[in-house]
Amino acid sequence: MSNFGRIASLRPPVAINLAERSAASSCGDCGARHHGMCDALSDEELIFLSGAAQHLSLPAGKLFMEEGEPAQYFYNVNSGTVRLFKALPDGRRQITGFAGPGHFIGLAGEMNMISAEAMEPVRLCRFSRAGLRSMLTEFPALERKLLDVAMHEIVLGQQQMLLLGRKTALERISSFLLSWAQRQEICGPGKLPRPHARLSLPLSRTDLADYLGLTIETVSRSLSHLKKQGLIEIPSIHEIVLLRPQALADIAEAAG
Amino acid sequence: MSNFGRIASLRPPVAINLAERSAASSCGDCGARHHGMCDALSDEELIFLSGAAQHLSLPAGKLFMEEGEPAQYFYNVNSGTVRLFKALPDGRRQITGFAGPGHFIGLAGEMNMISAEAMEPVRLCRFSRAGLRSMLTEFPALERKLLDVAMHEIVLGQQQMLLLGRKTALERISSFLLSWAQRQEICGPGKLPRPHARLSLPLSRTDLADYLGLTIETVSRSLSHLKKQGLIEIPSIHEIVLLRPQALADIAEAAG
DNA sequence: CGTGACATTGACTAGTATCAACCAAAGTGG
DNA sequence: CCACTTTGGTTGATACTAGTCAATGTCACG
Repeated sequence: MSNFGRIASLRPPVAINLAERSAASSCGDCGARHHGMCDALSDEELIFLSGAAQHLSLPAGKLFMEEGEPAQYFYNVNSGTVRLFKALPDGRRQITGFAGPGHFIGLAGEMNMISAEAMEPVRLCRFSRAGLRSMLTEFPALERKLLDVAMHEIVLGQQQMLLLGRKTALERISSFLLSWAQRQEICGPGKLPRPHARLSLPLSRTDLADYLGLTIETVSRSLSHLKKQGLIEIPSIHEIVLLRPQALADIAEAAG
Repeated sequence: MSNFGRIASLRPPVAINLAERSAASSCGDCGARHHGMCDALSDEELIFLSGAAQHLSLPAGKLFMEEGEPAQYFYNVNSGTVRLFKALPDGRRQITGFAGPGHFIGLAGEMNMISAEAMEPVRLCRFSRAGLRSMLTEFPALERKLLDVAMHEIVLGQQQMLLLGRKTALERISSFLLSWAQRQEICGPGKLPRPHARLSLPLSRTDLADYLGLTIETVSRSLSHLKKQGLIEIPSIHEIVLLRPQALADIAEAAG
């Protein structure tokens, strides 16, 4: 709201130079500055925060958090996309969500309850768990923000349970396309994208399958089916045009 | 700097006697006094809190929160069990979780994102959403507690997504039985119950099916199968004896 | 131009849903 | 008190969705 100004004039007592440099180079102009956690903080708070963070750059494919390992850190995504997943010993995998700029990773418990992997080159802020605790005490606004984010996470989880437990393959794909459009802010929450809206889809078919509880073959067939029906177009593997969003919505919610 | 303290205190000087009486009769000796939200508060805080709450008793089967309705209240369960679910227009239903003593219901958004129904006779504390906001400002410990609870909720949701997206019917049933044992505190978190542990199962087969993303027939068949294999016993519809928990765990996590 | 990774399409199979019969326990009413 | 109904659960036969296995296609890259 009022946080667009430069940070120069507001100074915390300690570690200023390092923190300020860090904040200037990595926080103030960060892609996530007005998303998620950081959006809940003022510029001066951010400078302080920045001192507690380590800034990491990871290559695509990097597994940086693994289910069952001791939980040492928590992360805030700056840029790129991360997949969160659980796996069974025989290799079956369920992606439980995707984390983009401003999203948190690794808040729960003494152990990591989930694995996290960069899908593209990713930049992250990393905090120690102890650091998180003191941050929460230091900045109560942060706690409120975290609670909001967690609530939203729960809602998304419930929607996904409905999808995984009760929807058919075609319904899953249709639901996914619409929710992904919302995620990309192509349309407002609860609204349909306009006809012919173009979606960029950084996921592989394997990711899609593991997110929707299907196989890649079924994903492929379902997409082909929607294409044949004239509801979507697939100009390239990572792009989908939603020709008739309303028709997709009808399938997604089994209306009519 | 932050909005901490901006919401005016609603401490009503006159209503204290009423509140105190209410706390004594309904909070201090409440079944949920040392669970969930209430466990985060001191006795005197609880007295205050009690003034903001309405105490409700609902019969089994009562639908008291409906997906899509404006979110007016939030609830804290005192006794009994509540099922939370989402449904599709054609009647398909997915139960996303169960709320027992100390659990919260209805924290997210302007609309209810989920429906809630009493499974047995249930006692609840009901708060207005405005009341919740002021409570959070008044008792920061509450916010921390809520965050903890929300985190746990997210972890459970992720486990359920793995179950719904990737496990077979037999694996789902086995997983469920073990997680239900943990819920009933028959064994510590992450531990197996002892052989021959007895589980009380207030759910109908329909609830079980809608929770596990199966049909009642498949639930029934899977239970029969486990019985035939000698892994469980079913002395009555609402009781199950876990004869060989380790074998169940092997199935649940597809080990071996 | 060949190679390898990823995606699509086809043929067949398996696991779960569906449809239907049967069963047991718990009311309900004459 | 006992037939009758209702409700919820189990078991069986069959159908169908999605999974598996395999061949083919496409595209990026050396």
